[in-house]
Amino acid sequence: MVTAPSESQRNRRPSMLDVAQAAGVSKAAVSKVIRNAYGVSPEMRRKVELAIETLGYRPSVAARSMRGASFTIGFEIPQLGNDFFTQVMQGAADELAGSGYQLIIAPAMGEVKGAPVLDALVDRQVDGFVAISPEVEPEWLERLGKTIPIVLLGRHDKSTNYDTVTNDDAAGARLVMDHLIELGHRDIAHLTIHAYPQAAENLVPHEIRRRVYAESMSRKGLDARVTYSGPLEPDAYQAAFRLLSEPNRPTAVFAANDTLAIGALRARTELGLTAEELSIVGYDNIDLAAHPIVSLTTVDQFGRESGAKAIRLLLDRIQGRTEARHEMITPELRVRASSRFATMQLF
Amino acid sequence: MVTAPSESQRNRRPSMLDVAQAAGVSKAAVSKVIRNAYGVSPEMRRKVELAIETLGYRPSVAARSMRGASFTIGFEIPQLGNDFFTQVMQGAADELAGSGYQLIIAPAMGEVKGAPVLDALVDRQVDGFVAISPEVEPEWLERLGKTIPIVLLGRHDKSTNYDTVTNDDAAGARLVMDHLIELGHRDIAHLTIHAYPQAAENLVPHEIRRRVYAESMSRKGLDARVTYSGPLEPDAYQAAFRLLSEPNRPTAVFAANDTLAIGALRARTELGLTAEELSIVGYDNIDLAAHPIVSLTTVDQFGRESGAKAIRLLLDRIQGRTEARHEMITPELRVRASSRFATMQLF
DNA sequence: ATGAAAGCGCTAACAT
DNA sequence: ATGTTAGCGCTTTCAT
Repeated sequence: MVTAPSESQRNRRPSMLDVAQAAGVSKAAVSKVIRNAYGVSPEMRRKVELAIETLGYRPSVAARSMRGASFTIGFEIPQLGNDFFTQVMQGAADELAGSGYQLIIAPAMGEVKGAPVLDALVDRQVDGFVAISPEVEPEWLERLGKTIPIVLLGRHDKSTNYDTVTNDDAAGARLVMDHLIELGHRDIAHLTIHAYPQAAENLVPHEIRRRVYAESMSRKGLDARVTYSGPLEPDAYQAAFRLLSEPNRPTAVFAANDTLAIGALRARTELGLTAEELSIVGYDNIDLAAHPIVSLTTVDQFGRESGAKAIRLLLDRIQGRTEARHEMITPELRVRASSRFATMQLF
Repeated sequence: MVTAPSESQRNRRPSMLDVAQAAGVSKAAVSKVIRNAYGVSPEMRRKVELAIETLGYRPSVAARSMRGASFTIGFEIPQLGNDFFTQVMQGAADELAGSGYQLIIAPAMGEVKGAPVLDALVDRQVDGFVAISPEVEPEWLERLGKTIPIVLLGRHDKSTNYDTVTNDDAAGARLVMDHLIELGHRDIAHLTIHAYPQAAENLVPHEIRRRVYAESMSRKGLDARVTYSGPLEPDAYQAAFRLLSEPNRPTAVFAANDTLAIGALRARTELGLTAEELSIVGYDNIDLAAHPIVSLTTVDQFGRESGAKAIRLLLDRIQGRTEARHEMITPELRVRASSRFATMQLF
């Protein structure tokens, strides 16, 4: 599979030694100039900078980070193409701009999720990382957190070795359910993604939303209907299509995130149904939700802000903080055209 | 700005030496086991693997890449949140899955675009990178290409030191214009992003599309109307809103990419116009374009395929190929509901 | 203010 | 089959 790359007749990049020789000084001197360290004469600085310039020298991060920092921040996302994650990354990238740190994003590739990517990031000497990994085990993270600064997004565990930024998923889900019930809906289905094997312990956003859904339903004496699908829009479309094709289709769908809601919207449209016949509510408030052709009722969980907050916590930790911090963001309902009053039931 | 991270009381990761000592062997032996190199007895392998396991040892990529490869592929994107780029990344990520290489994505952050990020990638010892950087100068890339394998997406220059994967933008734009003219449109506006200062030399996709637009118009004796906006959907929305609010609004808009087209669609919807009154055609065929609530006529330029192809070329180059390869993808028109016959003109 | 030299964690060439 | 050793490019004492 992996074959060693041929370094054949490639031009070698100039090293610090090359610069030192070109400037007629020592490596240590060059290093000091680069790091703005104490004790360099203007004359020395001039010479060295000239040599750097003419040789087009750039320090090797790999070599540097063997001693100190790499000034690289990792960001793991479970999936490419989820607009909410994109929002979070935008917030992170903006927050990091001009900080001197470089952001690198590592998508969990293929079937392998979570931990391997985080390892890969750590192996690459990032100074810390932000992750959206509901699937990794807390114990594993606790251990890793002793080694490197970590901020986890969307996890409700109260860790001691890493920070978390979460959204109050229970409150958000309640906003949705209250909204739908107020609109008179009684047959509300929940569309969510397959549960992770180890998600049992109440820590994962989708799991919390599902539970609140179930509780809200049973409290009103209504029957819960949960439909599971894959995480992508086409998956949700198919699942929703099947659900809505059933003879006793629900009058409302609470989709556990906006990507799923968009899939449900496609199914609704293709089946010739309107918001009057089927309300759809999502979760995330992706940018597209506010688009008038979509106009999706959803829960705003402030993705950009979360991303920015995560970066701030991480930089803090990199600066030396060791006690864990756990920030919770309060979500808000955005009512739009995709949810309507329940129409007359025929029974 | 940048302060050195405190390495305070962090746990050090075990090094190869730790493993060697724990197993009672030499570092070289450990290295050989890790790399599956020739000459390790089953007994040795067992001991070493046990030590690795119990210590939780992971090799440092930084140290490794100082000698050989880092098995890391970089992917630069100019912008977070453009669905077409996401498509390309998905193609790349899928192609790379299981190859032993880790993909890291570096978004061009803040106002600084292009080159600095590529430098950052190279500094981090990637074994090669794919970039979507219309803004960097070819000469600069030619020089860098001598140092490291590079594949550029969407650039039409015939480089000798890096590969390119492009879409036939001229053909694609012609598909759009022919389509709109066939539908009877005569007042067609073009919505595109601000030209880059150095984009003059015909190499950049949007520039090519704009030129074909202008040529098509003048060939038919029609007046060209080009509106420029920023790259994001809200930018396009605003620009389109102004354009469509003019007394003599066009009957069709050719948006230079789908993100812009979605913005135009928002403006059209908010102004209460329908496809009958204003046709909109995009470029890219992002997934959303096929959604029935959007149903955007657009040009499919096979993003996932491009991403996959770029990775294949890159891995090739990493294996040793040195002659440049330039692959061109032929785009296809996808006619959907956003474009209609031009309605009666009042003049 | 400047430089020599040790060492970071690894690989690879060379012994044994 | 296994170990020794010399770097890779940098930072960091410690001399000068």
